[in-house]
Amino acid sequence: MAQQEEVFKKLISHCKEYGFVFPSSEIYDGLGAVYDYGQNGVELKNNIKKYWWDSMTLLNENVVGIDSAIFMHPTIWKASGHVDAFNDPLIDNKDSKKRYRADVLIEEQIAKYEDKMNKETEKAAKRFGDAFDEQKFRETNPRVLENEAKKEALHTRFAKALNDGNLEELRQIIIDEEIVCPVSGTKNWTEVRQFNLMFSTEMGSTAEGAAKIYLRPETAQGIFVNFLNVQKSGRMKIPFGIAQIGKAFRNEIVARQFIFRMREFEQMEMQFFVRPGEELTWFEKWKQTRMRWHKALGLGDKKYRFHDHDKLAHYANAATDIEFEMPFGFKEVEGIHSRTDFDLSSHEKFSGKRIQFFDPELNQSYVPYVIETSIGVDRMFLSVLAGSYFEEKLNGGETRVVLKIPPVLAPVKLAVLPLLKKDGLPEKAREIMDNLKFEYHCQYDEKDSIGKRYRRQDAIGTPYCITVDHDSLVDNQVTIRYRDTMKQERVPVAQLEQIISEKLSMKNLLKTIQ
RNA sequence: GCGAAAAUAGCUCAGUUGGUAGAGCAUAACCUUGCCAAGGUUAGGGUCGCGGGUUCGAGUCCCGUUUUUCGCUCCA
Repeated sequence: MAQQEEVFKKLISHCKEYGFVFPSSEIYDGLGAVYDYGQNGVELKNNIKKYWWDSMTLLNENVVGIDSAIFMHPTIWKASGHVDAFNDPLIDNKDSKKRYRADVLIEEQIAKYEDKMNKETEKAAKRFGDAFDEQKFRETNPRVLENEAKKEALHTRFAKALNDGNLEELRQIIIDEEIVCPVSGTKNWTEVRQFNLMFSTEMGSTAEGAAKIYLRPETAQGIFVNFLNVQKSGRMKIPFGIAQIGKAFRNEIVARQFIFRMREFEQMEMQFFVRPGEELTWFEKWKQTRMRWHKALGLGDKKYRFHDHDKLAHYANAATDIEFEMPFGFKEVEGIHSRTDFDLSSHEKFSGKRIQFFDPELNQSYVPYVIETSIGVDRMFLSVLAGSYFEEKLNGGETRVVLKIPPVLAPVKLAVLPLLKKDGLPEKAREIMDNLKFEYHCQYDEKDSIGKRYRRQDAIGTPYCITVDHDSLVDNQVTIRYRDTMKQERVPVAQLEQIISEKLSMKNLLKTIQ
């Protein structure tokens, strides 16, 4: 583990040193958990987005894209549940320094009363054997009744406090119930504090007239509120999907692990609308499709796994994560959720608009069910880099650092290198590059020894280096040097474009996952 | 937010009991070599994270603060 942490640190340094990721506002000491993408990072990120976008919108004729605004009507976040669910009341124990969710502590206390009642009942059942009347026992036994009353009273008080958002009352409940910290065993609690995970700002020019609006904490709602627009204008029939790539914002209490959890991040989400009752079949289908998409990149099948959720979110009836083996363990990269009709129904309620689909085959209207595939672009970016980063011992004894990024995703596709910067080699190299630069991101480099230039390209993951030597001027052939194997191949300049295009073809990659 | 550790050049780090900053790599220029980072000459780059305090004098000691990493916690 310690060794893996070292690798992670090196990866972070590498990202900065080679223009992939910079800390935000670095010359002003940085801004917590916000990062900027550099000249190579933005290319890799754009390529990841293109791979996803094409796999969604080209391979599926019933999936279309949109790009909705970050600002949305504030009621949307009430309908989605974010205003309630993104507000966690937290309390700290001063002795153990542990932090807990106040509502969870109280719920556990409620469960304790429940436990006591059950234990009392079990004991009695053993004692009385077959003659035991459980219902009657529960209704008459004083100890059961006492706990029942306590449970009910607590539950009522708790629900009211939650509903009123009364944080002091939550704390008072914890004190009155004599709830202790499981670690320190003490009742030395801090105040209960509310952490709103949504960023808010004001819309409107005057201070009095300004309305509080939120920066979206997920892109999905932009899709749901446009369901009718897309369905009608695109003449879409169930089943169909809407895809979107965009920024989302969460005011995380603890945002850490480099770009894995940021306050400003980018999502690639696709909401797939299906008939009620068919959602679990589609859930399974998208689960497999999404895993194929990941594995097609060739970073290693063993680095991926599913993680099915036991505890489901308030809207879901099935959920799984696709996890990738990061240097700090298997971590969620993508979530696939069966969101039922929660979102569309909720928007029906809050907006007062009918959000349904008339299914001509069934001859009836219904609120569609939704399968969501939601992937973090930044996490995907991190997984690609983590899976590509290698330190290889070479024969000479030295180490080369190489990013074996899948060629389709590589920020720079080709480096064109004259062996010498004289004798007309630079001119020949420029000529070759001028022919390829319209289609591929190329770099020209004539400084330092050829070996040094290869290493520089290895460090940013350039899959192919094209070297022009003296013979090239005579026979019109160049050397292709491959990043992963370091092998070289002599090819005619005239065939270069075709050879390269075959290797860098998005089409060929997409074909493998169809 | 709590606890621990760290912060000196783009990177990795040195800097003695307090006496006004160095190295290697990297970058740029010129020369040399020419297929896997290793030659020569030269140059640029640091108010030592920031702000106070102690002191004749602070990179070094003390306090505060910011950022990062790790643990707790949280994670739609």
